Amino acid sequence: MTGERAATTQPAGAVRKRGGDGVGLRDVARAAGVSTATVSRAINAPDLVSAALRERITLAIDRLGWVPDGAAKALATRRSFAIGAVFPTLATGDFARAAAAVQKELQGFGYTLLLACSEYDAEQELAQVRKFVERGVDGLILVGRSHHEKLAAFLDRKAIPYVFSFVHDGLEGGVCIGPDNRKAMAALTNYLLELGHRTIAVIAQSTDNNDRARARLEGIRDALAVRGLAVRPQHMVTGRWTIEEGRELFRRLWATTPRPTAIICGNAHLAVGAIIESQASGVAVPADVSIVSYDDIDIMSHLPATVTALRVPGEDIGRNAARWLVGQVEGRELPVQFEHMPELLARDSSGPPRRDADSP
Amino acid sequence: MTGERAATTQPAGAVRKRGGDGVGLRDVARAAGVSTATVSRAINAPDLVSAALRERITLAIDRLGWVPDGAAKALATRRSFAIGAVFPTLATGDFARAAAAVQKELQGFGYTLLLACSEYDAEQELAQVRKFVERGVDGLILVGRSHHEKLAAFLDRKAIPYVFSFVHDGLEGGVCIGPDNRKAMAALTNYLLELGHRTIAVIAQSTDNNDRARARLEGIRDALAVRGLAVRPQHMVTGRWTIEEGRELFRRLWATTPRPTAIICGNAHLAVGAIIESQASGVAVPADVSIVSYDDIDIMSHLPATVTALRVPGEDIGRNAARWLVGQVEGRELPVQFEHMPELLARDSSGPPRRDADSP
DNA sequence: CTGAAAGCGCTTACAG
DNA sequence: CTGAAAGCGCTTACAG
Repeated sequence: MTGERAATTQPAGAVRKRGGDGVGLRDVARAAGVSTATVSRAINAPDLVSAALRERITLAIDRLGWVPDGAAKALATRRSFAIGAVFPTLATGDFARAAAAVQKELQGFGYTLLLACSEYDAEQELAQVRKFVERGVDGLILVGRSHHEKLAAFLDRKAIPYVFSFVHDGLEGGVCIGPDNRKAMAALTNYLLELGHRTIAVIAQSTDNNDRARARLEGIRDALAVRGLAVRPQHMVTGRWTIEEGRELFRRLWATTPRPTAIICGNAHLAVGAIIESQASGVAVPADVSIVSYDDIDIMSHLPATVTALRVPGEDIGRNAARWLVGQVEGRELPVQFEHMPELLARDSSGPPRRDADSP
Repeated sequence: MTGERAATTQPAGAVRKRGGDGVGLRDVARAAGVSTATVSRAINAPDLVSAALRERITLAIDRLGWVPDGAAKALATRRSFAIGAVFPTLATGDFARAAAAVQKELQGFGYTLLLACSEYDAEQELAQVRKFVERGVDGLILVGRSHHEKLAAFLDRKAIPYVFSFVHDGLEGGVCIGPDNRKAMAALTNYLLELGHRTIAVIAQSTDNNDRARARLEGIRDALAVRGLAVRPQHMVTGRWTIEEGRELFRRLWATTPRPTAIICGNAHLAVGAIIESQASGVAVPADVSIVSYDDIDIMSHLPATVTALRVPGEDIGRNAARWLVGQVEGRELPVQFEHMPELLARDSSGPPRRDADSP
């Protein structure tokens, strides 16, 4: 370390006013005996610089330990190579994994990720987006389709590309990358219907500021309506995303009449809670009741009754959203998958209803 | 939306060369009939501007929809109000929660979070830190104490403050905010020793590029050595962080002679795997074997045998790390807690060893 | 292939 | 309290 520091050849008094080691492009140019323009070119367009100068410049950069100033670069080029992402939360594994995938993909393209969590609050999301725009992000990744009413207009005016992730409806107005929540949930519901279930309950995720959760409920209604069925009021309960809530809501559902023969859970934690509570209450799954989940997490494959779930490919979604955005920013044609149909993983927790149960 | 767009009073031809709506500080100044200096002051030091002008300026800003240019601001002030954080991964809940807490705390101070995942790779981490420095971050949050050998020298030379999170040893060289991993794990081991265990096995987390995992193993050795004990070679197995691995490693341990009476797991997922496999194998917990975990996750309170665990306060750690950094950057004295002793949550999965078991 | 110079959009002593 | 002007550290036509 001491050696490292001593190796920095730096004329006394060269220290600039504020922070850092004060090594600038100018110092590199001087050390290499060229103009700043040439140094700039040697980095950004090496082809335009003769091999000899290029080498001298590279050497000077190494010797001085110059780190380019991103702010100056951004100001001069009007490009930041930064992308902002606002997730509702990182407390659920899917968004955390998506965030990591976004960062990784962006890094591959030379971009940096700015991250914020809106906590499902549209006002806060708007404020965070504004901040990101102030920071000069080249693009934005948002989750879901419904946002503050001013959001789209603001971004459009600023001409900043953005993408809605974790959704894919057929609607106009905005690029979506993710599952068709409604269609996916309809498919999961149909799966239960085909098993013979007719009395289906729902442990829904709160739809507050969550258009995806809303779409999923519609998907359930769609599939049921085709057969002239619907979820009874007492069979529709709502939680957020803790195991504890899943347990409590299962208990509540199990106390209803008629008893449901199947329960659809709006997210993984609610489903895990429901499964665990069923076990704890001596309710046999799937003999007494089938339990299925929107979204799949690790533990689901390891519970005594493994959980039938729709696997939402969060990493793929994150990766594709990042790639699409880079394509937009750079005017490139990058291959992007827009719709990500969740895979239905049929496991232990679902089966046909009891013979006697479903003829109430 | 259309209304919104139409409301933007913008003289034709005023559009600037590249991107956005081209509204700059200059336009605001012109519209308000003041100099750019006054507009700047009205925002950054309102006290210096007369009420009358302040109002005219605020109005002009609203009307034009001006968004300040962060790059220009950063260039002029040499401050970015951005903090970089490099986590090993976001796949584990603790880091994800910490990241969210960091972002939230920073936001309260007006800072933005730049995020990257190093995937436990020191080279990659260094590259990510360099990128962050190029972007002009005002400070950096890293995880653990051991990093690329060039990292500290680089940051010191650039005079960028940084903090090591999720660690707190007594050593010199760097500010640490987190648990003392060694001490914490020694405490967990002592807890088992006091219950009477003498044949203790370890499902360790890989120590590749992970000084915290290393410290934890030392903590176990410390506590055992005090009683002249040690972990037998066949009782020391290593995984990463999946439930699957935890299950397999439990099986492997259970096949050893002598059988351990207690198992310490290096992270939550390994512990959940071990618990689940014990159940699946008909091994009674804690009657046949006690299982304890470093780190606590939601599911642990809900498994048939709830899991005794050390609760690492990831959110507190993230919040304090962020606050300390802001204090450094702004030369403020913010209250910061450096050591975060994990809480030992004694639950079902630990108890005294069987009478007959521990006299091999 | 290279350099001199203007400019990116802000902030901030300095002078009044 | 306010303005004219220099400067932050880069990039990029333009001219040679």
